[in-house]
Amino acid sequence: MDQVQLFNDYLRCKGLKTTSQRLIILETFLDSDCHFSTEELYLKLRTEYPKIGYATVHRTLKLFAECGIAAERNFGDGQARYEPIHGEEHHDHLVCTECGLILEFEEPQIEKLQESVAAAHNFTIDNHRLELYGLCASCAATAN
Amino acid sequence: MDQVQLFNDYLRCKGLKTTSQRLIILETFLDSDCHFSTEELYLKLRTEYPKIGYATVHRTLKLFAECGIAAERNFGDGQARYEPIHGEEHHDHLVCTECGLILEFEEPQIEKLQESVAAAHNFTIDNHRLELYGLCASCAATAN
DNA sequence: CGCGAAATTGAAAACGATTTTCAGAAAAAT
DNA sequence: ATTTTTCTGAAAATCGTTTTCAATTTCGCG
Ligand SMILES: [Zn+2]
Ligand SMILES: [Zn+2]
Ligand SMILES: [Zn+2]
Ligand SMILES: [Zn+2]
Repeated sequence: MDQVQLFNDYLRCKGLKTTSQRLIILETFLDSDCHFSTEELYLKLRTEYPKIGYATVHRTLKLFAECGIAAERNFGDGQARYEPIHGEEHHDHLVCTECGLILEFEEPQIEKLQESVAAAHNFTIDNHRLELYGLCASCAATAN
Repeated sequence: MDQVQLFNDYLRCKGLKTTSQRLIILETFLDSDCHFSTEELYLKLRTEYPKIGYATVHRTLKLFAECGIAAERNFGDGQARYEPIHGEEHHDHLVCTECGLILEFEEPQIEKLQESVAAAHNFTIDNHRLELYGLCASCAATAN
């Protein structure tokens, strides 16, 4: 299903309202498919829509996460990030600690091993986070 | 090597001073081997040593992390946690989102797969975090 | 020992990201 | 159109963390 449709349905079923701000934020968020902090998205929006406030961006991103349009991430730089979920598979992240580059990966074998670890401890897993921090190829080259 | 010795050596080589507060905090930290937030350790210390301030606990935990006596963790509850490293192997965590129980595990196969993922993307890994969130056995039983 | 330079301490203030408040504006229901 | 409800944006509040600063403590040196 279309993301905008999905969002509108969510708003309706929760008794919330469709507003121009929410649609603008959604569009901008989906358009540039990356790992936005609230601040970053706010700044990007501000160039074209200076009237939209920070608080609205924040509240709207939370809404996206709530209705499954976005995933909240935290890469340890002290600010939450949100990325669009286009119905794709789950993925984990490689993060360059030098330049901030974020790569995504999927490793089914790791996912499977996580399950068996959880089972061995009688845990029921709801979700997990796996992040590999280090240097990307170009930062490693520059660093010598 | 003894942890206290290691700490004293670190202080000396950095031109820092050995103080009663630092030794008390270290002892308390090592004694109860768990994943302390600054607040938790501060409160625990306060019962026996009401004079020790929060800032000192905070600064001392940072020191521990610096010299390799402690590892800083973050389990997504909005506050940093520190756990003693007794020279053991690296481990990852299972976190119960209901009761806060934290279990530790090691899975060499996962570690190995992480390496190969990084290699495939030309990343050099410095460190990583893997946390599995869900319900522990007893919380799962209670929840029905 | 005691002195003095240098580091440490604790209370309070500053900080930065996030969240809430509130009065006016906008959207949906009637 | 009127009423009700939600939303918005600016500003304030919050929360964990970090810094400031004057008073205290440590420690090398005479
Ligand atoms: Zn995964
Ligand atoms: Zn991603
Ligand atoms: Zn690991
Ligand atoms: Zn641990």
